[in-house]
Amino acid sequence: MARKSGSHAGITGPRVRDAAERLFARHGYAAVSMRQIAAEVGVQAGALYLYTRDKQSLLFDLMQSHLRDLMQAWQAVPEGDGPAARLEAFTRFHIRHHLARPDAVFIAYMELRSLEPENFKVIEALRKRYEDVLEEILRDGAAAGVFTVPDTKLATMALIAMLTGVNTWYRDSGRLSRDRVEDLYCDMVRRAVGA
Amino acid sequence: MARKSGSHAGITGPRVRDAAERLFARHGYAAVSMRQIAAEVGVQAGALYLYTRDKQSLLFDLMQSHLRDLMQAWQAVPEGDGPAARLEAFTRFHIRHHLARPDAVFIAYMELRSLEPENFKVIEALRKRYEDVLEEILRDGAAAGVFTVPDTKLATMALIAMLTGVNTWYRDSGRLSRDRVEDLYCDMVRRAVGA
DNA sequence: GTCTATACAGGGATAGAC
DNA sequence: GTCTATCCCTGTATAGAC
Repeated sequence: MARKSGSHAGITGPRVRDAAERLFARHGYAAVSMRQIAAEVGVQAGALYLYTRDKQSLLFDLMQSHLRDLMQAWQAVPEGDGPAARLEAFTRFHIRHHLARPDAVFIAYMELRSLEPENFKVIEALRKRYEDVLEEILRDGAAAGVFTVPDTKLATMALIAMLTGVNTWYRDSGRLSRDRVEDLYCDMVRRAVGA
Repeated sequence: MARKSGSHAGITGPRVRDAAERLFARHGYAAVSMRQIAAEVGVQAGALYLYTRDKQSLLFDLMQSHLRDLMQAWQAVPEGDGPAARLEAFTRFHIRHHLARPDAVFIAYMELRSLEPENFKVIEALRKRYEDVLEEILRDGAAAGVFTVPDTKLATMALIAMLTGVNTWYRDSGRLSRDRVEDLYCDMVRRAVGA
């Protein structure tokens, strides 16, 4: 790597975040050093502190941005007509959104325990808001008699775990296309809630 | 903690493993130091090396034992009569076995990336054998026409993710008993495969 | 805005006394 | 079988030169 000359105001910050995201996802927060992140960006370790207060803030900011993006992206999805359509929209949205940002998703699920208590509370609240989206769909469907869901909270957790699990095994080089995966999961979800 | 006197041949080894399991599950492999493990056991850090070759072996042994236990425990479950009964037996077994050892399960899922490449291969092979158990049940059911499963590999991954997810939210102090959780998941699984 | 240099704590692992 | 002492490395973070 050649040494950098001149300034990079405005672009080094995002590059620090990108490098941290990639490295945290690959090796885990605790296993990654500030020196490694700096090397990835092409600066010295000390320079990172111009862009982040400390390592913990780097993790917290990544997780918070990810969850805010997630909620914002969901709100941009057109409202479906009725519980069944909304459930299908949610399923497709969840899979597509998560497959598109595997590193951020991985960190959000694996590094909760690396958050300091106050940061943890904030992230948990954001995650809860997203789970509530699905739970409301299931509750509406059950109330309308179109779903058979004896326990909406349990079903919410079960379905989210199932959907998020796609990230652990899906590979673009594999047998199935993303669209095909979406279709198959939609089938399973629909049947699981008795729609 | 009072200082220990005398020898503890035969019991310190298991205590080291137990302490490592608890700490790795709570804080993550990379975040836990040998000194912390030693403190938990009540010995000095150097003494740990009488019971393990190094920190990596400690992790590998924990994961390998867990997966061997899992396979052995499954083999002790009575064979069900037909795919539907076998699927229910698997569902109940998986939930019960996993809820009973949350730390080992957590480590097995979260610390794959902390394994050195050769150890990783061994663990992945063991995990694959367990997934094959479910896949075979689904394939048999599909072949017999009692399940509607367009893609058995995908369904296997989806169901295992769903079932293992129980560990992330279930609390004994919560609303639902373990038996009730098993019942509800059995319903969802049965419906998901169109049984 | 980035560098070098450095402070200081803590890491894994080993040697040798008891 | 466990201890103390230690080696050597790496960690985060800061200070001050350029």
